[in-house]
Amino acid sequence: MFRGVNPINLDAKGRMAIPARYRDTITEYCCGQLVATIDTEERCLLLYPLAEWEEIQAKIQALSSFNPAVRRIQRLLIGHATDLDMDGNGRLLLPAPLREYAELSKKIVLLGQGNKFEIWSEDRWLATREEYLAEADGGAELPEELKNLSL
Amino acid sequence: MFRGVNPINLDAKGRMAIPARYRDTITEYCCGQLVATIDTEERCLLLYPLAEWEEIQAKIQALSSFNPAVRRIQRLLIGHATDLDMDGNGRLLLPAPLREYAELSKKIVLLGQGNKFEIWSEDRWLATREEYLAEADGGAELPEELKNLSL
DNA sequence: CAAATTAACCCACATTTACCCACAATTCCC
DNA sequence: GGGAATTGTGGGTAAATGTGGGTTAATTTG
Repeated sequence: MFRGVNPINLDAKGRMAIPARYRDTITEYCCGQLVATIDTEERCLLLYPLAEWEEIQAKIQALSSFNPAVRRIQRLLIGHATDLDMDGNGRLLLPAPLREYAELSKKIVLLGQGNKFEIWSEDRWLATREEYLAEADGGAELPEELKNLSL
Repeated sequence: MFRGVNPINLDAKGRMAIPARYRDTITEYCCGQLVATIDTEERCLLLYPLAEWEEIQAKIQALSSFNPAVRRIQRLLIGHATDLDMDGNGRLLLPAPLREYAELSKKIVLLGQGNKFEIWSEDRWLATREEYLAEADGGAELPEELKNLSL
């Protein structure tokens, strides 16, 4: 599915052009209908094809709303989820509240992550990446499957 | 599969010519479709035939994204993985973000590594090789399998 | 209800990329 | 050593992409 880094500029209206290489896939898979929400761990956005999102939302909703942690996730994820669709030029208008959450100004980065994308401000992405690179792959906290993965 | 060291020059557009001896193999095995990503330990790139990469991506994606170590690997590896295909002259255009990561300017080295290639800047490769050679083969930290390996 | 602001849609231009062709250099073979 | 074929290199051009803005429709606010 989706992968790769894409440096993108937001225009004055807060629109981002989806790189052309993803457009056909997005059009076929979900008729250009996407859902954006926030990442609860990092100050970045998540961008799902509509069908993918609906599966995830169904799973989240199925959880017990008496558990505070569940309630938190429900409010954050479902509460911020916004339907978006590509305009005739293959662009998305990112709503102001989401842009503010992720501190997106002009230079942003679109990161392919398999079934979804992540949207970062360029500065924040580069800083986070440096942190990740500085962390050694200390095998201690890695799951068993990952320790045995041969690249 | 792939082996050997190949000094290559990038041209002004950031393209690298795949040495002719690999071209037929690459064409047959994956129709010239390759995937480049970063190495998380060293400032170099990894270059996989498409099919090889997809197996790896599937394994990484299957892991829980609530584990921070997993999330880190997903962002670094899948996030940087970029589809490339050979042009009519057997060349690959390496995207700017990947070239910057590995500090590739003109002189680079393509290293055959079995199921994949590694791409290094020449300077960095020579320096790293010197470090490797300087390290004594103190057998202490070698895994059992390696101690019993007969060359 | 009117006015103003925001969002959606469309068109046009500038830039970049991908593709192609031609030449230079090297290697291989005779 | 000379010639031919293959490989490496460079760049030009057409097409596709990114970018900006203008106009109309819709929604909100006073």
